[in-house]
Amino acid sequence: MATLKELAKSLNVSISTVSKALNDADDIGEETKKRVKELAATLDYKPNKFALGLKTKHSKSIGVILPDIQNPYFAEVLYGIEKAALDAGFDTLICVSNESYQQEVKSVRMLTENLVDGIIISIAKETLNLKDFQHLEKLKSKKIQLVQFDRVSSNLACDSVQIDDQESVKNATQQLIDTGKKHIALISGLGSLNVAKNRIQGYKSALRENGISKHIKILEVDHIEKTHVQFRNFIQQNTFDAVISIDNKSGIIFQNILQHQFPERFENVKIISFIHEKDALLTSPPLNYINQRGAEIGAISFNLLKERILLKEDETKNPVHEKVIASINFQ
Amino acid sequence: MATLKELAKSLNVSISTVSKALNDADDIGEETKKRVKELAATLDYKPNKFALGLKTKHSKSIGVILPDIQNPYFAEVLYGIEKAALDAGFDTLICVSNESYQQEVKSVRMLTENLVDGIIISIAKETLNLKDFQHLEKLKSKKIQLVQFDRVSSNLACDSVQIDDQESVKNATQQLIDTGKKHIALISGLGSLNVAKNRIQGYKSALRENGISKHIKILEVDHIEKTHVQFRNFIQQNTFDAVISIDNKSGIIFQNILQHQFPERFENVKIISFIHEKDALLTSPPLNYINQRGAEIGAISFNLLKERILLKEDETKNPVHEKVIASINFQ
DNA sequence: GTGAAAGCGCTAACAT
DNA sequence: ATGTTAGCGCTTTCAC
Repeated sequence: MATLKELAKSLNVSISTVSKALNDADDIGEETKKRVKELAATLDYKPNKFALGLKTKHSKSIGVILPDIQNPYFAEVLYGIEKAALDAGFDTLICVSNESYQQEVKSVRMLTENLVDGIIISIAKETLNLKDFQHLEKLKSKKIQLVQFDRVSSNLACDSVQIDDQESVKNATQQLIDTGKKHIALISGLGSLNVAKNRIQGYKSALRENGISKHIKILEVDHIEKTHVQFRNFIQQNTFDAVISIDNKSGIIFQNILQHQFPERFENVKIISFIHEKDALLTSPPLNYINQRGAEIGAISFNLLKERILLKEDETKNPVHEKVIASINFQ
Repeated sequence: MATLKELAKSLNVSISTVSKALNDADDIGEETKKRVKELAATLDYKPNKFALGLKTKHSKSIGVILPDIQNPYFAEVLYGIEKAALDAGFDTLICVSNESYQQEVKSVRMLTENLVDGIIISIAKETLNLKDFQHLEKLKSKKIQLVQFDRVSSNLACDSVQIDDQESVKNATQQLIDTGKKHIALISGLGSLNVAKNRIQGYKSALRENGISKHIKILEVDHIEKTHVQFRNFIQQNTFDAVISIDNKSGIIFQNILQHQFPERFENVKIISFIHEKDALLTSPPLNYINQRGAEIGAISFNLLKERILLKEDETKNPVHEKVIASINFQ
């Protein structure tokens, strides 16, 4: 790897001249700049990240902490973040908490030791339950910027990006009602996450606004693995003409069971599910799905983070809370 | 962040004493070591990565390039790598090539600029088609170690880890035959990947060894999105009592179509699929699946890489090719 | 057993 | 317009 020293030697100038020329300092002659840049290009000079970081205290890198990389939604957000980061010249370090508090704490420490300029996080379920955010609060004193997305704690004074879950599900429900559906059931495998609360809220308020709140029917499944029996019982014991699944699995399973075990009822039931576009094709016919716009959320998150990182020491800015409304794709 | 300088000042010793004490150099007194380590612990001293890297030329980090993070298999391999790496004190930089050659080249450059000690890669489809591996060959001259897994090019002289696809599918097929199945069809959405060739080879040789090679029946689907019609036609036009899906989607779709549109035939057909454990539960009844042991493959890959990284300048070692045989989980 | 000093590659304040 | 110098935090050789 070429260094400034080597470039300087080849060109018979000093190291600082080379450095300044490459950084377009305006006290260097045009001619010199040109010569330096040309040589740098041919030798494929790249500044040494370690030297740069040591000097500037900035790594030009960010960390991302995801609860679950196997969830296609998070994978898509990650994609959005990485793309935006790469365009802006930032590297991305990725950590997976696997929904574990301990793992999340470790990830934060690892990223801190790597001197990332900022962190984008979607908080682990366990952390949200424990309500212990010290590891994240400490970041402020270390001047590491923080942006939350999706799973957000309001205890943290930082920018956040979220689907407007309530509004999105309200919209979806309204669209079902508009097509004549009246008995709309909701199924959730999300437990007590805020996400779940908001989505359920949206469902309820749509029914309420249409004067059919007596039809509210909610099925909570705990272990997605033991769902099959629960669903069969639910189908036997209830009437419904539409179903909204607010997690990323139950809709698929529900459709399969209904379709296979209750084919006569399947035809009249419209199912909408919070799944990824790609997974919508795992069933036949494909599921209607709620587009969670992961890539956009990722891009927005990164841009908020970048703004904070580039903010001067003395500037301030109040926390921003972005809300994105999901759209429904009827197949 | 505490530095050696600060520790030295507090303890009234020199910086080099502190450094040596923390590194357990044997020319430092036990008493001094103890004092230094204690203070370091209470101040939560962590060596500055930039300074360390600048000095030692080692980043204690590795890069991972995956073709597709949304594929649960790759996500699982990643999990195995990260865990092993973390245990060994290495950081992991993750890149996604999205099956694109250009993106892969960019990822390699990014990782190189970050001075990773080694790279673990599963090569993008496009790169394999183009057969252009220059970006990977260059790594050797930069002393960046390389390990390939899963999608492997034999043109590259480096360690590799793979499922023994042929043997695994041969095993699976044999197990179907052992339960009395004779008309076993194979469906593939993998195109011309080597993986596909080997898996098909295993299928064929099992049938051949059992003297039923006349029953070889292979369906190739190109765009997984347009599969539904192809499958219906195939089911109508062929007889079979078992199906092996060698990719991670078609088995699910196939079972759904067979089950829903041809219920009378479904009962007699055994389906085995190359899917992830978690996805096996997306159908009801759950699919039989071939356990690809992603986490193990990840761990093995990292350990091979680590050995290379820790190899002294003058030591050499011939490339190792690890083969892992998949197991079949009948539900 | 401990310390002083050089140097990794870079930037930036300060000469010239 | 260009060069000199100090220093970021660390390791390591050499001297005491």
